Amino acid sequence: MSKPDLLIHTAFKLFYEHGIHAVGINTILSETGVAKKTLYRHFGSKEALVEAVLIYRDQIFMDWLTSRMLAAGEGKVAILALFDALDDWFHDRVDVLLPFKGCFFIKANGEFSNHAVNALCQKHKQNITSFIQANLIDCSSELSVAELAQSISVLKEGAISQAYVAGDLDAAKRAKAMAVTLLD
Amino acid sequence: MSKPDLLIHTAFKLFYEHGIHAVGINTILSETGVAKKTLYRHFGSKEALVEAVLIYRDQIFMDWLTSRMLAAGEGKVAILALFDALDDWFHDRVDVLLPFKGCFFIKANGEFSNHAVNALCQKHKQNITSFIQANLIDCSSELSVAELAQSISVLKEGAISQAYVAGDLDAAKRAKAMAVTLLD
DNA sequence: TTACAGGTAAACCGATCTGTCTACTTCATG
DNA sequence: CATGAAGTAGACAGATCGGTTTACCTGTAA
Repeated sequence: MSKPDLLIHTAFKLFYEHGIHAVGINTILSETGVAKKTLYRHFGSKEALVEAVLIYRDQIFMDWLTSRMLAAGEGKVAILALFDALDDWFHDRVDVLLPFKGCFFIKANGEFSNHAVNALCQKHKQNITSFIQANLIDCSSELSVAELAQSISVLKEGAISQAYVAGDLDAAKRAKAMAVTLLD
Repeated sequence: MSKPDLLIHTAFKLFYEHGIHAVGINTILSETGVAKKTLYRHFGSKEALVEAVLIYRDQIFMDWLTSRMLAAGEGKVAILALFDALDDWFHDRVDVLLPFKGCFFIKANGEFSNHAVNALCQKHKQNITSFIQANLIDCSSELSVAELAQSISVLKEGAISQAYVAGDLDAAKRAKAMAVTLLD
């Protein structure tokens, strides 16, 4: 693995577990064994590294989620596969996402205000909602697909928060059941 | 307002907006005009202040939410009032909660790991779910009231996150609609 | 009046933070 | 062989962090 990739991967792991402000540059350096000058050559600042980590996680998560949904099929089937995927995530059956510790973007968003980080987090959420919406175009419903996609997103966000903060690891199953009735 | 209350109130405002680790003790002191020694007489450490702030916010939030639900009535009516209350919160129509910046407990929980803060955040969420459950005891449903309360909690958590991170301020209305069908 | 609790102001401490700098090494490529 | 990019190691700088300490002030109650 290249030095930048190693730094991003390790930084994510530490940020995800302990929070961004709680993890210093020196911790990332000692964890990776990379020299400080190397880090600052590739990333001009800690903030630049944080943004790279957000982009990295967005790619990992979106690739995983979209492949899970596409593998299941189209339309309603794909939406239900989303909640099955979440259930696997909550129960640590998805190696590529690392052990479940909530949504990294919700956490990161909460540590900043009026910052580039917030924009990246919002964009990540919009990307997911857009993909959900794309899977709903041929779904029969009296609601507009845009609003339906946002309702599905509410269920998805609720499952993640409920699973993490309250420790309700079966939250995705509950969300799925509500999604079923919503899509009928 | 007493010095401890002033410190807690100001600390909450700053923590809520910028995050806990991002706000230093000195910022709270200069904002309040209180001497550092006074802060450390009442709170032995920053961590103690943080815990006091969490307890403070828990009381404010629970008092507001329970009064809104009790004022509406009992059973299903109270549950629907919960989502109307959230809608008011998201649109900054609730002075006592300060301008909406997401759920303080989700944010705080994300900044710590295996810490007293996490336990307090989880307890806050459990308190709300328990109160929801208490309003469901006479609700006709094939589901157990405990699981039904957790499903309602998923909708509530989802509305908050969706409103804050994605900026979907009407998320409470969507959650309410799903709650209606869930309770039928 | 005296004693004391609660408060301010500000210096101070050691630790840690992000970020820079110098000196040396390694290695691939022209 | 020479050159230059990419790397390590680690000292260093300046700021800020949480927290302690000293000196002084103020109001209240015995």
